[in-house]
Amino acid sequence: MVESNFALDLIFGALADATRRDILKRVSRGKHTISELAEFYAMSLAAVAKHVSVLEKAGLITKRRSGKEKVIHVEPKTIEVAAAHLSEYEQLWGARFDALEKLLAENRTGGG
Amino acid sequence: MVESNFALDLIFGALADATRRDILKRVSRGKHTISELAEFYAMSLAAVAKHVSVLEKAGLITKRRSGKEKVIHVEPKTIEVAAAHLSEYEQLWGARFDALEKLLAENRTGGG
DNA sequence: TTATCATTCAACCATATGGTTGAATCAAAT
DNA sequence: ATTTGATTCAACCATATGGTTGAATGATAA
Repeated sequence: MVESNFALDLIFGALADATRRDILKRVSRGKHTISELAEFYAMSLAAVAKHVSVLEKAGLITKRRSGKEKVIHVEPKTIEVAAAHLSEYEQLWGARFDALEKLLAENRTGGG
Repeated sequence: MVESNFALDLIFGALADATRRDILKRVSRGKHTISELAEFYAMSLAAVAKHVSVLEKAGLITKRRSGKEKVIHVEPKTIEVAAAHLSEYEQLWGARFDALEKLLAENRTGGG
């Protein structure tokens, strides 16, 4: 019946745009205000503010007021939700190529 | 300057729809034809075919002709591209909460 | 209080997206 | 050669998305 999982719609939808991924990258490195962010892009401030709002609705970032400005923070938990979902596909497929699995195997057998 | 990275636009865009995520999940478990997949959803065959086409353009699945049918296969490498991208944000943020990092630390120190 | 800076809101526009139906193609079976 | 089954294509529709501009709001500084 396709459980709607609106959260994932918003998260992946937010990640589907290069400007928003770039904003998320900058914000992952450290806090920024909207107008600081806007300087990097060839579009209006309002357009950047909309992108930030999309990221916020997806739960990928939060805004905190600080004086006149609003400071954008990354919300790493939400990124992990998306990452966890992707690993579901890999688990279903039975791939388990990744380094984590390799290390787990090594740990189990005591190998190095 | 926001490197467009069209591939990621398509991958995350494809994942932003619940029907497509469900198709990807089913296909991750095993091969399916378009009309098999279509039985699960309350929409026309053509609509499902469009969703499959979006997944294909993103490189998340491939179609192979087999007689009259076309069989859909998952393309796990592409899922890993998306997963790797997500882990970039986490690395930028400096989080490294995950089990992989823990194990790496244990391996480095020889702990168990 | 007024001016200023940062952000948001509203209206608008063009294009993309997700769905429909009906016709067209492609491969196999009769 | 014709029929049947599976998929694709084309035209169409409604709504969402990504951008614009100009006005409104919020918070500080003068």
